[in-house]
Amino acid sequence: MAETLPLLTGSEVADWIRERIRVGRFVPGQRLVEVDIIRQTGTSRSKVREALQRLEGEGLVQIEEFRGASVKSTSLDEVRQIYRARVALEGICAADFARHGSAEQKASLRDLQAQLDRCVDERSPERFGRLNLEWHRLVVEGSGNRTIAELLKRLNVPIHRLLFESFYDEARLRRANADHQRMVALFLASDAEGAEAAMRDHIGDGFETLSKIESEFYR
Amino acid sequence: MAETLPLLTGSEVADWIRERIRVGRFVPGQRLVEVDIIRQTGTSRSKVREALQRLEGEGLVQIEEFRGASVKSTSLDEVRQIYRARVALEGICAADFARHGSAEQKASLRDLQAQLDRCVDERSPERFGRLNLEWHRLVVEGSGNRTIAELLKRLNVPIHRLLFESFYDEARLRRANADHQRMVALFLASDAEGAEAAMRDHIGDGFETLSKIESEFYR
DNA sequence: GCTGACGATATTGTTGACAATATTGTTCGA
DNA sequence: TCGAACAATATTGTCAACAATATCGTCAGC
Repeated sequence: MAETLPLLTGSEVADWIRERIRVGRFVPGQRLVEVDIIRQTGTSRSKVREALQRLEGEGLVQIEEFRGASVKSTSLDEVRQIYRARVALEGICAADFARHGSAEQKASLRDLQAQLDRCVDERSPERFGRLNLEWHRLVVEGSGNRTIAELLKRLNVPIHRLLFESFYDEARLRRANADHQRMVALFLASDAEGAEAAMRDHIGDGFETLSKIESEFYR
Repeated sequence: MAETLPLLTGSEVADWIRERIRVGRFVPGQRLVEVDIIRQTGTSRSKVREALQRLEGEGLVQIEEFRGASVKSTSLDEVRQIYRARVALEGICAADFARHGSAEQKASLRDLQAQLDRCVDERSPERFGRLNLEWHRLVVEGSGNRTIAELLKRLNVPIHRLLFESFYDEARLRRANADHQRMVALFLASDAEGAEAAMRDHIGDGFETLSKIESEFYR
């Protein structure tokens, strides 16, 4: 259980905390006491404080004077806003990927799609969720826009667990996979407008599904 | 000249530095020496360090070990990426504003447009630039998406000065104002698709103009 | 004059102690 | 039993001293 790795820089501590928030080990509202993090990471207090300030700058935690840092909780309305931003940003990335993506990038997306297709038959939503993240990451990377890639990485942290939950609904999983298949074809055909429209529908549909899920996630 | 206001919290120091970067008082590449900022703000060193770490989290400055913080410079390609993100995000905001914006918000945008029209006749590009910022801010605010508003606020900091430069070209200024007029009409008519398309063209055109400007801005 | 080594200075990184505040626990009276 | 005042503890905020590193200037040797 002793996972006290000797972490070094403050930004690595921030990575450590961010990852634990992402996977749900630190839940919204939970207080992040400096001493606890020092014990678990083995770093010094200044590093931990530096990390927490960074994370507040990213909007992941909130810091109240003399009360310290806590994981910022995400309301349903904020999730909606995040999805609206995703619709816009990933839509543009889809168009740019269709236009300027290299043949190699499009080929590896097609290969990944084949793996996703197998997940559907094998009914493994957990694995589908992981590959789904990778699928979207490939499109964004293929668009060649690292600025947008960074924005999306941050936007996705608070909704990371939600992204998996929706795929336990098999109908949603099959619908998402059909979207992916159609988009891969559009990318290969370099149909930018079609790809963008399909991506926007796809992500919009994702939020529709999520907003119907009963979840203790929202505060 | 002694503007050494007694600033208090670390995040206020971050605001102070960010504003100076935004208006070009701190230029890209410039080193931000802790002692200098202490002298100019009157705060302590820990506050300054906290502020710099926050700003690195926002991507505005870069910190190298034992070499300190410096204002991150922005390449032309990064500007292109920022504009691509703006096209996506402000486009969505335009659509949402047209759909869900209140009558009051649309009316105040119309009033602001009247002021912009006067700027065109009076040939005051500086004032046009300021009102232009306000115009775009109103649309984003009217969309009701604070998450996107935050993203855009950060995206705009590195290109703040550029936003003014393009309006010294009168043809561009007149074209931009015509775009604004057309969009105001579309907002008032609640034409979401039209407003989004117009906003995307408008911002895309803005980048086209910028990329032609000879500028010492890029590194 | 040029180059590399060396030392002086400037700047940043780290640590620990102390102050300020919040949180929790306890006691006492009604 | 309940609640208010107070004390004890825990936690965070601040600061200053010290260590580590980079930068700059100097000088010897060629």
